[in-house]
Amino acid sequence: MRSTTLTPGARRILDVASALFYERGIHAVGVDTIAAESGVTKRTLYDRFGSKDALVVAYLAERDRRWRDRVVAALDGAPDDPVSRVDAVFAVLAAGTAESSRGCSFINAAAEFPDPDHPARTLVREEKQWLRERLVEALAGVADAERVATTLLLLHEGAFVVLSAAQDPDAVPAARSAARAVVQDAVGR
Amino acid sequence: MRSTTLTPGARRILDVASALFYERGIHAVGVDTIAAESGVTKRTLYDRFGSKDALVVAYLAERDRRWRDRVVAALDGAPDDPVSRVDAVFAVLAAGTAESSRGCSFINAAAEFPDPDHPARTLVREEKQWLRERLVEALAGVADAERVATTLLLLHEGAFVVLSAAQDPDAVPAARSAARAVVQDAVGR
DNA sequence: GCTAGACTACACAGACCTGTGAAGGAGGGG
DNA sequence: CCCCTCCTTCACAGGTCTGTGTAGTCTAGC
Repeated sequence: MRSTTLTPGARRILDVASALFYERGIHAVGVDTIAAESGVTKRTLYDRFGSKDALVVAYLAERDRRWRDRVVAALDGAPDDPVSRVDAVFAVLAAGTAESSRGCSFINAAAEFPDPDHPARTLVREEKQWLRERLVEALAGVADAERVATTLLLLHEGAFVVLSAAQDPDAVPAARSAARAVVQDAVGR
Repeated sequence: MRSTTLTPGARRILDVASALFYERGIHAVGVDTIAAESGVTKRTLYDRFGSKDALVVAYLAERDRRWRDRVVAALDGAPDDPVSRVDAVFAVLAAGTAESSRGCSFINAAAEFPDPDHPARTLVREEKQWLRERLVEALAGVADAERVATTLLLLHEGAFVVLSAAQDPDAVPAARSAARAVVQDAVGR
């Protein structure tokens, strides 16, 4: 399911599906709509992806990969101290949420798929777990890094929700500065 | 739409709809299923509630009312200091999430309804805003109460998400103790 | 030239969706 | 007794859902 192996039609399908799933919700978008908007027949869609479920997984997997790339790039470019490194993660959050107010595609997907064993849910778990591991790494040398990382993850995910569900535009900046305070406190102890 | 004005059939419909909407997601549950499970015909459902959308709003409104009642009761029973009062709010979160791992019905509903002007979304906004106001009140006398309340709301909502989407059973206890630390820090300054 | 892959067109299946129309039964209050 | 509310039964409209079957076209590479 690497992007380089996607045929041109499949590429268009995935692009269109990604936009529609994210903007309108997964259950709210039918395969007919996706096919039509991609300028492709339903037959092609099923030939490329096999099922709507598999298309949903491809959608989440791609968003996952792109978000991880952004986080990795931000961490690579950040000064090598815990405060800066954690702030880099929250800078990605700020940049990412500036593009849309629909929140986190993984959180939204989890809300739509109650079954914890659904492949989409596995992806969601892994994404959040991966982010938490990056936070623990960013806190290298800080006392109680595991506990602090959990607090930071709570602030990070809370920001997504308070922004998209509660529609508070201050959510992300507030989370970012709260995170900074938490790390500074943990470092200075 | 007060519960005392609901006819017996309507009461059953709303109970069944609440359980199904919460467990399976709103779009995933059809009115046929709700009517059948309530031992009622679709005709009755539409006579009582008018539309599925209105039933969804009734579902959220009732959950909202019940959650608020629990928070108010917990705050009433808590010692009159910021740490205890804030902890009471998080105790309700702990008790509420112990009952199910499907997370927050309002967050989930927001994920399913992209239109911010949908009546369900208005309810969601009001619920989170109300909770934030209770937190500000609980922080009476604390310096920078508004900012601290936002941080606490982020931890509160983050706990819902990290529990339900990331399925981390430690999310709520971690949020509760982080909240306690935040308040203690703000008080002791 | 031949073949394989990508894609089109389009009908169809079978289920499910929200919502309505018509007709009537049961029971209580005026 | 009559009316009102609540609720029932059942058919139906009009649409959407995921997914498949059949048949055929175009293009690139061997």
